[in-house]
Amino acid sequence: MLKRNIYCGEIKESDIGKKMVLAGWVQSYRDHGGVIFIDLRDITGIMQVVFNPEINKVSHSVGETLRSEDVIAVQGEIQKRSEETINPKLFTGMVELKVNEVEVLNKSKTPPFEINEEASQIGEEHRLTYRYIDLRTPVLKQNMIIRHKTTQEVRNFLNKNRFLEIETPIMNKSTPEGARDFLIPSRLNHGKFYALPQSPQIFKQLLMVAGLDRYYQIARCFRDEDLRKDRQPEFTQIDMELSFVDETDIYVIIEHMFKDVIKKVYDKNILTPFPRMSYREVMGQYGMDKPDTRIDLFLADISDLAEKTNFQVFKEALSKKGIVKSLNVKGGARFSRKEIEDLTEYVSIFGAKGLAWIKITDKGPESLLLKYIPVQIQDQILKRNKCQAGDILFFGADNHKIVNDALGNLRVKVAEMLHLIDENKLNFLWIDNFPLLEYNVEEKRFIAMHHPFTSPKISEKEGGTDKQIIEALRKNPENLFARSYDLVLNGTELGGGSIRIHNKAVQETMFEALKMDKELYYQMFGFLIKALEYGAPPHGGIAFGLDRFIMLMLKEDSIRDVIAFPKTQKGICLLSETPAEVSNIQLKELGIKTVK
RNA sequence: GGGGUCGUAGCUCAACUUGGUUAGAGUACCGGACUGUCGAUCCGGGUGUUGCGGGUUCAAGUCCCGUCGACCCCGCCA
Repeated sequence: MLKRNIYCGEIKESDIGKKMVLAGWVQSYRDHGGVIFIDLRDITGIMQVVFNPEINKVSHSVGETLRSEDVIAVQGEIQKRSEETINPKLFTGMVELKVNEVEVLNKSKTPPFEINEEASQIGEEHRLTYRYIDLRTPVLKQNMIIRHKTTQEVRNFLNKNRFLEIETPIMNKSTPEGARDFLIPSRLNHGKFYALPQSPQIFKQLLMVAGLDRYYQIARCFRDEDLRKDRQPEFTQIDMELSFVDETDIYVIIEHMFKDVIKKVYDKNILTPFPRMSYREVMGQYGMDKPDTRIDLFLADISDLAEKTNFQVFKEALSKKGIVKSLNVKGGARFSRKEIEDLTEYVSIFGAKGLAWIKITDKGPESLLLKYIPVQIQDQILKRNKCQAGDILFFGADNHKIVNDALGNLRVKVAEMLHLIDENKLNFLWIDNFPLLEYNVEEKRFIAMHHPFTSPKISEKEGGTDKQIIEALRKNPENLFARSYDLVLNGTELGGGSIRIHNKAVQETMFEALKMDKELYYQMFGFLIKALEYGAPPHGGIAFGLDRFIMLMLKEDSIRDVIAFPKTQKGICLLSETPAEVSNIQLKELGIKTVK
């Protein structure tokens, strides 16, 4: 076999005159009857190779048979192209390889789609079925290379900052909190199951108790929940945990990490420190806890003013302890009736029963609502929303969740419609001061908003002593805040973490505040609680969705485009046809019976 | 679990609204010509279970019902 000694994309002018061997795939062929041109592709790029019957008749006749995606090796002299045949579109366009010898390493069937820049327009179902071909396309190939560089630079940064990369078990036990687990039946213990980790949470805390000081892992995580374009059943987190730190220490190191990685891999400069906002602030201004701060549109609470109107929708919402909020869309007065109708339908997804509006024109406000609102109240509403001619003011009146969901998502929707988003911006944002607990309607109890190992604090400003925290956990846990934080990038939640509980009594009281039986939480987490008794240092950590980060940096729409072998919305790998049935023998060994 | 979009040649799409005779185009592919192309060109060729099943009709790619699959969203998930 001809042995490759150079890559297509790495041939330099200094190689002219040398005999070289290239190997790769036939990207395209141009047969002129006499001379034949082949664009040869490998991981690095494309190189034109020329078959000329005057150089080697046998090779030329082989060249005539070559088709797309055949795998060949060619030996010949690198030659400078004549002035008029230089191709400026090709990185190697000033040279070509004059084929002396060719070896067909493997013929290819006609590929199911063409491998070029337009391949991303092909149906995804088809591309996933032939993923190994899809990955040959320039975009996907580049995404894989960038992903590699990203993880390497993350590792470089963390290694330099005294983090140890440590692997934690993939086979764990299932716990009730959080997402649904993927389960693995145990052959040696019939009726018992391992669970795949949703995150390495408890083990990384135990590594801190072990005194390993700083841990990280590029960790695969598994969640058996319904999929979205930014959610796969298995995904990768940059997971870390640090001892003897508070929130600020975490913020600083993470800001440095992103600054460093983004500079080195994506050659962009970002500003640090990242802005910080409290949960209360973002919910107020943006209606969601992952706001896209590239959009300069804001919600306002006008409940106090709505009270003074005669608009029944407002009055009714307020009488049911709801809220009335408004969203001023700059330049939105040009929305047509149809567009407003579509937006009304859009907010109905989130439970909104309607979408009231006031257009601000050169002649003043226009709306069917105006007759219900006294003029001085109108003025105050417009003033509070900083309305100007050309704007449109939308209203939401319902319970807090519906209003925030509707207007928060509407804000993003209209920003897209009006092209208000600067795609070149990278807007990071820390969110802190989350409530510790949130009420779960189905279970009729409070559950941890982040997770039950998160340190509580007694107010937004004040941490409180262990004693105060325990007291508050017993008396009014719903009023506590969490020492947790999320990092948002351009409206996508990149990751989150918290300062953990390292005191046994606090941890126990926390479980009790979640209305868990002592027997139950010891059965689930006893090993962690026990570890807290043996000199657990103060510690905290954070984890980031690696797939999401790369997706955002590459401006891809879906994390599927940055994962080599992703699954469909139904969790199926179309390439390998996973999941699949197993034999009765396997089931029997595992002590499992299936029902249809 | 629910709402929506889509499914026609290897691929991208048209024909669908208003049912009508032989389902078209580009590209890919196949055959031929051609010694400097690089989206090669020129000549010739349609390669199809209109996702699948059923129904309405003289007649269905088109209308109806069901089903399967992909995608987007709600719920779910941090």
